[in-house]
Amino acid sequence: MPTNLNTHPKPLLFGELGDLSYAKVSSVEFKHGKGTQIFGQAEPANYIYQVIEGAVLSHKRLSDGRRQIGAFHLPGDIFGLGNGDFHRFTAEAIVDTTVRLVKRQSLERVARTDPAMARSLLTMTTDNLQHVENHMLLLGRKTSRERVAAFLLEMNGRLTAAGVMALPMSRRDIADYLGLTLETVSRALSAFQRKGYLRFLDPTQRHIVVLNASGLAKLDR
Amino acid sequence: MPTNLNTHPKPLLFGELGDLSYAKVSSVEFKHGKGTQIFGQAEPANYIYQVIEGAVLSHKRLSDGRRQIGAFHLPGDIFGLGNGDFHRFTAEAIVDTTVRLVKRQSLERVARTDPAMARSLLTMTTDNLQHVENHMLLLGRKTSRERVAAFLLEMNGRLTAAGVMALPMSRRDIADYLGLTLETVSRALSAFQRKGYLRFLDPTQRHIVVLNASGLAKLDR
DNA sequence: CGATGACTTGAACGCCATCAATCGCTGTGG
DNA sequence: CCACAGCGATTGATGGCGTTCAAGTCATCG
Repeated sequence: MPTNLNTHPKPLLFGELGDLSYAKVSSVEFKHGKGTQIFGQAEPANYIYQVIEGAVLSHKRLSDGRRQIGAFHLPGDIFGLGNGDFHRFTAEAIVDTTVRLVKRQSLERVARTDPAMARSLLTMTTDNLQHVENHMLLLGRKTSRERVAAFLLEMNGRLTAAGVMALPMSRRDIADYLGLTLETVSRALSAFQRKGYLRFLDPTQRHIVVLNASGLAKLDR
Repeated sequence: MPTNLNTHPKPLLFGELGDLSYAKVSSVEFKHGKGTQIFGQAEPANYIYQVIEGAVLSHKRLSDGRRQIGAFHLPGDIFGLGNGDFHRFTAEAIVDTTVRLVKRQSLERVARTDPAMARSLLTMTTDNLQHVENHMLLLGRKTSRERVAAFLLEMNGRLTAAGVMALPMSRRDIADYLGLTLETVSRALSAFQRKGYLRFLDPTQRHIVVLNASGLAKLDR
């Protein structure tokens, strides 16, 4: 549901593709409203995306609705990559989000002759793989407290500004990322607050200050 | 613990690298005894590997010993790839195994100038990623029966000969792959046998005939 | 205000883990 | 050749962690 659009004549993927900003690929910006789908599982993968502002989640579903979120994408992150011809996840905007998109074909065209681009695509895919591998250990073997602690540490590093972590996602989203229920996530967060590991700043409980990161790290490992 | 070795002057990665067998990379074969380590987590990743004969598992551990197996590698499979400079898994031979190994640097050297090699590395990494992403859904959201059914279907496709699936790995290995305990795996297998979905052929219970694959598929989804 | 949605908290349940006993096969040594 | 130790697997009994069901609070928005 693009609501706005803004073409750029030149180079423009940041982050991992920053080094390649000279590359002859063009990009377009789109805005997606909160809760809207950016692409669906099994759809043709014509573009790859970069979050400019906002937040995105990628998930898979079982036929009865159970959901597993594979990753949260925050500003600077690239997603929709490493797909073959079809997306293997569904991507949704968690909040109003601006993404930049690049035609997959144009990247591949460049990569066919430019080993630096090919290398960059490989690096991004490998980073992706690394994250997912670590998440597999979490999902397969960690306890609920360990999972929530790991989540907090991950997000604390990724979206803390001025000491405050402003979570864009709901408890349900967190739960579906961690392979838990939202109640279990809520209980773990409350327990951490009681232990003095963190503090909620607002009544909606999405602004958190981590007071004892090493305590959380010990709970994780 | 290489016990034998056999150099090849020419090309030699099969499977995904089959197309590139002309590439100027040399390979060496090693044998690893059952249960021995091929490489360890956080070791420098000097080689990538291909299973010639036998079976290998890749795993991560938590500090207290809990283990998550990320993949089983069967003949033809390539592993130890997509690492940066260090391995992110420990790899062990499940049974006596012959692997072919290729210097990572030599592949990267070729990839720097040969986009086909770069593309091939990317394809292998992406295939890897796809497997791990599906496994994440299994670990995060499937029930024990669904997990074991999915495992049987995966292995049935990969290592069945003459209708018989000969599992090289123990119940504990299966459990650590599926995020369960060995007892739960054993109970699920027994239940499937009672339902007539499969049959054990030998007293060690590692030779299995799947009698009703679609029944298992329904249990999975 | 009343409705709705996000979050927390409590109570009870259930799936899977844990603990434990047993069986069968393998290999080893007396 | 047999006794026995060791390992892998199955099966049973019990328990606990996380889920499920449910109630209640608070904020937002019509």
